[in-house]
Amino acid sequence: MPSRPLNDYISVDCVIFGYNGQELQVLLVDRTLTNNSTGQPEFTDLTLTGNHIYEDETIEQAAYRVLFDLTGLKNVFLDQFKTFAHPDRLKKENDRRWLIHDGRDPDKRIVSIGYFALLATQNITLEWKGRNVKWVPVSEVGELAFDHNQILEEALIALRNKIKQEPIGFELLPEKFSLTQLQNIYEVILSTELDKRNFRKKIARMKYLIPTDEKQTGVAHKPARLYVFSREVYEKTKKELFDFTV
Amino acid sequence: MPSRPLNDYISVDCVIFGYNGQELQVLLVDRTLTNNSTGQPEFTDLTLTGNHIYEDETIEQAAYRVLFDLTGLKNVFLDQFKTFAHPDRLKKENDRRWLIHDGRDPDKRIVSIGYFALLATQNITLEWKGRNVKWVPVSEVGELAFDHNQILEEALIALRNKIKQEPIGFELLPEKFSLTQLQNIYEVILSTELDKRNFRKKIARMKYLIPTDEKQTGVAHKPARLYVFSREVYEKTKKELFDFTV
DNA sequence: ATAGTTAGTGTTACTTTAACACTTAATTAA
DNA sequence: TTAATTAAGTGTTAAAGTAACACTAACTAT
Repeated sequence: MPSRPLNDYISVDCVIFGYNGQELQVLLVDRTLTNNSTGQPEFTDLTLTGNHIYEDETIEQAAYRVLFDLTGLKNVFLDQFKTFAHPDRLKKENDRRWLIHDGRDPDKRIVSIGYFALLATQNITLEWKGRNVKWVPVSEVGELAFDHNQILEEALIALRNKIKQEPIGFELLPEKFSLTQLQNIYEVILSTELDKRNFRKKIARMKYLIPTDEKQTGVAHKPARLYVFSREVYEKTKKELFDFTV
Repeated sequence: MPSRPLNDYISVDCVIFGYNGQELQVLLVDRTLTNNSTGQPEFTDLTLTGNHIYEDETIEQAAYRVLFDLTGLKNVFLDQFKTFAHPDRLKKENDRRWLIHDGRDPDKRIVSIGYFALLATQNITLEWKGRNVKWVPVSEVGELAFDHNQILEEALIALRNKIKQEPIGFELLPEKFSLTQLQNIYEVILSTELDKRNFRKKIARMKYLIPTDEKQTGVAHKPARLYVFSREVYEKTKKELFDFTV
């Protein structure tokens, strides 16, 4: 089990994206302080989730640990997208928000290795005891502490690039999902609208989306057929795509 | 100017790719030790180029500094592709190669932030005084020190992904280049063969490759027309490509 | 029963891709 | 000077993919 931090200066930050069937969300830690005498919040303060890397684990293991501690999930899509440094941290020494993180000296939190994770938010119960975490729609995220707005922005760029290249949309959905749900994922992430018939024709060419015999239940309209993603078929058929941009 | 290292544990490693008109190369540092009594090399040892991050610079500035110190070039294509850690470094304490790097304690060199750079190797004179650096064809790279084989492998993957999405091939060529040279870049990096006519038709659609009035000289065949890349036109026309993989 | 809602399905014009061979313009060798 | 050598440069066609477009089917709620 993890013991000592590898290094006080290095952490992983996880941009945990969730999808509730409507919109893309991100999991944030609320570090709002309440003034002891007035009972009013002294200031509100939100951050991404993150932690140190322990000396007996890889960076990736640290990122999975952060995820597991929060969600209890182990098989989550995770992608390292960029590493950030804060050489200008000294300029911020009067910014109170840099001084309370974890009670540690924030000056030491210099390098953060950014991961983004994808998960379906239904039937997830958040588990980080002693922390106040919540889902916030990406479109409604306000000012975050540290440079976390920048990290979130870069995570979104990485997510958009990734989804254009690999079929990762289903990672935001339950195991069985409808094609309309999948289409909505692409529309939300790429901020575009897609034609339903063309989308389904494209899917039909991909062999790794397998129709099941199940249908939606309890919906007040024609129930959609449910599909599953077959990683096995995907790995077999993904054969390098050699098209390129000159 | 850079002064103290930000942190002994963190470095940037630059995978510097070069193209000589024939094959893709990578710049390596030769740390071969010569035995004082016999005059024979005690062992050979190659690494990627890298250095610490200084406390008054960003990660990216550190990477540019490494590049500038070696090549004297400032406007080089540079892309941060992945960050690596070595939690298993203790297992390697009997491996001599981990003990001589820079004369520093190699145990401290734990996290390296990987960048890859692209440049044309003709008329580059290597400038890192006191270091023995050389170009090695990527296909002929043998065993490297530390985990540098892994870093190189990941850099190649990142380069292949990048060139499929953005026109960066010209970064490996002189300012003026022929279409055949550009095609060769794609063939070498993607390990494939491309049809000359189809390649040129694809280019014709892209407006940012501008023909000049100049031609090759001194070649024993029909001289090729030379082209330049227009970043200005590229930025105007790159408009999000919304095609995606389901 | 009917109103409301989302699922599911085909055709066509256009664009892109893939496969394929000969002529041109320079240098070098005879 | 002529011929040999080498890489540059160019067009057509069939197949596949993309984009644009509208109606019927199946379920729930009232």
